[in-house]
Amino acid sequence: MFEVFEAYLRAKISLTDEELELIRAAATVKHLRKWQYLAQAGERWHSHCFVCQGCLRLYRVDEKGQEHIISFAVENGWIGDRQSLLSGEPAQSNVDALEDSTVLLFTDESFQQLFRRIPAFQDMINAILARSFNVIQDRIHAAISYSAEEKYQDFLRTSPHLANRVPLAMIASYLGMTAETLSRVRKQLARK
Amino acid sequence: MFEVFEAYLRAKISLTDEELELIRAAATVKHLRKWQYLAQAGERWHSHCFVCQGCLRLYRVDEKGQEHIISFAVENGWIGDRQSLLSGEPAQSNVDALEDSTVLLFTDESFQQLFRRIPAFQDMINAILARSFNVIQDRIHAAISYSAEEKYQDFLRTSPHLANRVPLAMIASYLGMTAETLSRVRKQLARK
DNA sequence: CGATTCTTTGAAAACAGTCAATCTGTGTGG
DNA sequence: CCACACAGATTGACTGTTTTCAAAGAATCG
Repeated sequence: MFEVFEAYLRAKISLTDEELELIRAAATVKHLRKWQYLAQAGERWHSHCFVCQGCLRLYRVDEKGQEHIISFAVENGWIGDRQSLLSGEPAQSNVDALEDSTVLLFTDESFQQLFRRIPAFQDMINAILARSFNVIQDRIHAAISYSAEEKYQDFLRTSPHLANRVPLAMIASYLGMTAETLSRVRKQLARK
Repeated sequence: MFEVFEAYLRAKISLTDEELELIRAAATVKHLRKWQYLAQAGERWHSHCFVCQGCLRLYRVDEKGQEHIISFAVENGWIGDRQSLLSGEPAQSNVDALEDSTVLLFTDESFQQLFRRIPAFQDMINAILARSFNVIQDRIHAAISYSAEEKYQDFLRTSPHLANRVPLAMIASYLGMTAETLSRVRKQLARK
């Protein structure tokens, strides 16, 4: 399964065989079954997680017991509770698998070591962080600016690969509306 | 005005006088009057901007001409269109001053140079980026999970310094509701 | 003081949420 | 192979929240 990450790396930076080995040695492969937690709220989160295969979600549960999905990650995506990673505080979020999945885990320490030895790797990670910063900023814009219908259209535009892969109720949660509302929005759009 | 940034730096990392001079040399001080643009949608954005004094906002204007505020920045904050900075594409957002303000501008090139010469500076910036990533993630959670009243309470909790500094209509825009709704929410809360 | 901007209020309309029932498709066990 | 159970999706009626539009009241600045 490391090959997926290798291909991902090679597409972004050039590495010597030796450097690639360092990275491989730092990675832990983990298989997750559908619904299996990778992390639960209350625990500490120490890792960087790359998705080789499958689909995961990051979500929080509010006082009323409702789940709110912060983000999805599929193949070639990253996911995890940065908050907990950075602060050392227990995570507020849960991460679990929506399909049988395979992920690569890197402890934060091993990441820091890799950074020191392979500057290009650090540059890559920084670029990824910066890019995801933009994505998340677009998401805020969508959340505060759009109606339910517009939100769904924006979702279809930005995440077409998720629309038929993730249950409707979860997309609704991700967009901040109820499943019923999303179902009606969809019907509306189909009519057009 | 550089003193504000100097104090900010010294609180976070230790620097030699020489290093501090490098940073000072890279900075451009800019004074902005109330309502003055620092950046407009359509232009390219090349800089990193630190606020020494005053208050700025980052916002987008939608097709209907409505403004949606993505973020505020006051003293010791950073602001700018990362999207444009990173991609080189024209900015989708505007930045302007809500009060007479003073900011420090650093071109991205000079930032990269500083990174090479002062690793601690790069670490600091990376830490800031990571932290703001968390802030923005909390904001998403609030935007998709809370009712109008809850959003405002969350805002009071996370940004008490802004509540009496920024006009109500702008807070409403930031929270994704109309000024009328926020006014009513406030009245509701006052009653309690 | 007058002009302008910001905020509040009211009434009606649009929108989204809730609850309960039904429908659909999938997979399981008899 | 069928019947059944189950989860996910849809629909309807109703309720509650938020927006819209218009007007009136504060507050601020020259």
